[in-house]
Amino acid sequence: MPTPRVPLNRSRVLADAVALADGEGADAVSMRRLADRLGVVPMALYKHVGGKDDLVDGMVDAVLGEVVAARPADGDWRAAVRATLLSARAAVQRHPWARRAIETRTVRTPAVLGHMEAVTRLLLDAGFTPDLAHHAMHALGNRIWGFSPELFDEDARGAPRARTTPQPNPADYPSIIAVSVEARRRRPDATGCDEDFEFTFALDLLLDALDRLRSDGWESPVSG
Amino acid sequence: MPTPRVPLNRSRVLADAVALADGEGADAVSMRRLADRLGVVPMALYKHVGGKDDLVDGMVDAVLGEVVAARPADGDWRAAVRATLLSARAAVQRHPWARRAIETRTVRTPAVLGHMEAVTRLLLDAGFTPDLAHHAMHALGNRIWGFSPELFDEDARGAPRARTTPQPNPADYPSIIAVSVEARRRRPDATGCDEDFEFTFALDLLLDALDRLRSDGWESPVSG
DNA sequence: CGATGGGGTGTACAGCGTATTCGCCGACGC
DNA sequence: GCGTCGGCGAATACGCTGTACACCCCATCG
Repeated sequence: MPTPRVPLNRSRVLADAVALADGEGADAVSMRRLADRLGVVPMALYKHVGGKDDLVDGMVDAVLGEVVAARPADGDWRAAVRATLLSARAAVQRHPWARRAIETRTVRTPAVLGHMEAVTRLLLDAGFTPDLAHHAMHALGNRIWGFSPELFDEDARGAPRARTTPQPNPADYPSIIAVSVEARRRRPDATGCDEDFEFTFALDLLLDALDRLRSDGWESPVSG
Repeated sequence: MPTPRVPLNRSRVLADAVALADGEGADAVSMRRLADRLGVVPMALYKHVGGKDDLVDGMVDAVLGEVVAARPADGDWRAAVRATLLSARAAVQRHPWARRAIETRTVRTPAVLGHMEAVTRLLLDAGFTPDLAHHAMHALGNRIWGFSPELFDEDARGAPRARTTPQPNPADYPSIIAVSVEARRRRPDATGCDEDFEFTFALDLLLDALDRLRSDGWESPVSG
């Protein structure tokens, strides 16, 4: 008697997809390769996920499911939001493909909504009006998901790309050069920006500014 | 004598690709369909662009090339930065596919660098240290490119998607509900968030906070 | 005149997501 | 015990993608 036929299920498919992406990158996650990994024919996956998009939705859901929402202590809402977003950041950093995957998603799955709910709740409990809480969520932007956009490509990662675009001439960008010279002076050994610092820098800047609005009783201008 | 053979060139290819994306969406831009549009065989394009990635790089470059950088007036750096980023926003809004395209790019082409240079320059000229200017660029995040992430999908646009993910239960998200109820009360006719308002709200929040750091002579903590 | 080389052509390949059809097999009712 | 039903996996096939490779035409130039 060979293997006694353990049937597939949605969570095994998702777990393997996450493992595959973790190990070989997002591009490696194709229905065919994932099916191979599971010892199954590609079409079998469609009994458990709705399709490629639904699969990626599920993968993102799994990653965001790792986030632990902090509970506010001592009424310090900033610390709680900060800890929650840093937890999201940690989750996304454990799965490097997740950043790009999150950006491409349009539907909101339970874990994603759960995370947004947790952050919103912290704001409301801290005395934010629903109005200000709403704008605060938007202002935090991608930091809600634990990352900020890559402004300068750390090092041209990935295969070198054929280019016909004219190569930029550094002399045309004196201000960028000035900034990067200073950055290198401060961190001579670094290969790129200090993403952790940039993340918390912008986060704290926003949290402070939002706290000021909150305590001032800010509200939206009435339109029209 | 039929058409006297006007040869293709890179800018014609890029212009047609942009027009195709504008008219039929990013998914319509395939090498084959673009070649059809140009009355040419697919492989002919490879004499003018390095490949699909290089093509999209060029398309993004074209969009960001539409941005006009403001010159500071009356020493009001905030107004200048604001106007420049709103110009980027206008360009991206003219080409709805550009938002997603920008997020996927990893290389920095001349127009992209030119835009970053312009913003950086405004900061340096306003008295930002290179250090603070650097962090400011990161803090502004995607707003540099004229957009902020879509937090709530306005309306499930696009074809309905097969889903196996369990449907979320609204009762599990009371804080999100509270926020959206208030948002609807304020703008009863709206179908989604007021992205323009959210953009400028976060932008002004950041510009104000950054100005405070600037005039306080802020600098990075020394690490280690 | 012949050589050169850039630009367009034709063919081909490997990979993708997925619609459709079929067959196995275990569970259940009679 | 036996028929049937339903869920899960297997096979096959379609249309699409990006692009490597070889070829050929034709304008240009020495």
